[in-house]
Amino acid sequence: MKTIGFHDHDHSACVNTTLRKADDHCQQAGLRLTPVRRRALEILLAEHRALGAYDLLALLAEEGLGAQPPVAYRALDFLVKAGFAHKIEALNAYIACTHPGADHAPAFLICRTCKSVAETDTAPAKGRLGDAARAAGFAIERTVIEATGLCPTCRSAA
Amino acid sequence: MKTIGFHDHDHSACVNTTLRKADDHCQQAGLRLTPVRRRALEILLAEHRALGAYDLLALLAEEGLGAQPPVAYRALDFLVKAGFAHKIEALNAYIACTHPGADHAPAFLICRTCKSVAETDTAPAKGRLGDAARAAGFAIERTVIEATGLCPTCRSAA
DNA sequence: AATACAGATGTTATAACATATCAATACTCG
DNA sequence: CGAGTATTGATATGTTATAACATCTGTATT
Repeated sequence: MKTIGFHDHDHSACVNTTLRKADDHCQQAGLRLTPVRRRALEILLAEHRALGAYDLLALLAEEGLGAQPPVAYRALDFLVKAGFAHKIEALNAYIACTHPGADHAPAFLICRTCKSVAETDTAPAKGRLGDAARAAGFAIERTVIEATGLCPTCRSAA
Repeated sequence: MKTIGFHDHDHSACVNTTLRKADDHCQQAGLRLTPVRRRALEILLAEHRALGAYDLLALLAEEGLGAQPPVAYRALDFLVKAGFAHKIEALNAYIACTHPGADHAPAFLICRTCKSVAETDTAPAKGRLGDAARAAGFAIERTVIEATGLCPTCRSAA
């Protein structure tokens, strides 16, 4: 249960490492990390925060990689399905996965003032929710676990 | 941890009971359960499923209780803030609370085929998520916990 | 009763998020 | 190569949500 996202770190390194991992994964899985998709992932990784589909679209458009909403949504759908990004439902926004490849049920800590988002692991929570689901005869396929509040930095500022 | 929502029951009774509770609560808290707000709550309770703001608006409009989006969103905001309804982030829809008044951190089981939604309690999950948050120095103010999958009925049908 | 205030509502317009559809192109596998 | 599938390009539209401002209503105060 490691929490990432509220600390400084070397972005360019983590971006490049993750991009290479994505390349490998797609290679092996027979998926195509096309220019738009790859650049979309690179942008999400570099921004290191939740971006709206239209925010991403604006950045892609600057580079001539597509100017219409479907371009952004298709790229995001691909990245989410491939496990390279997640949708933050509470924000209607998208963020790069901080530990792709791992088979995980992510949870998010969302700061309401600086909008930073940290991804944490929540297998235990899913287990508990799973108990409730089993009792009800409900078969869980996907979970959304998001906490809104104040990050350490914004807490100090307040 | 009782799960409600996947069983038949007497709607009109539970609607009326809950409406009366809402009347009382507003009385005591100095809130105004105005006609639009009360009718909105009644509709959510009677439908017993997640309604989009525009679905609710259409029903309200039929009765001359307002025809513009802000009417629905204001009523929903009031109900959510007062604890009589919840927003289901994964659906961008709203549902009446099944145990209002209780100080609770709700979780939802959402059937992807029949769209039914069951509310369950999740203090344990919040506790776990709370551990992760404490470790990160994050102060949780609100949690969104939603599971999508198949309800018992739709599982049998499949 | 008149005044002033806060909360609620009416109304218009627009912002923000997301998808349907169909044509064109590119990749890939027999 | 040629058939079939995946991806992209482009236009239009659908869906969800809020900004902004005018008006009304109830309550408290004078």
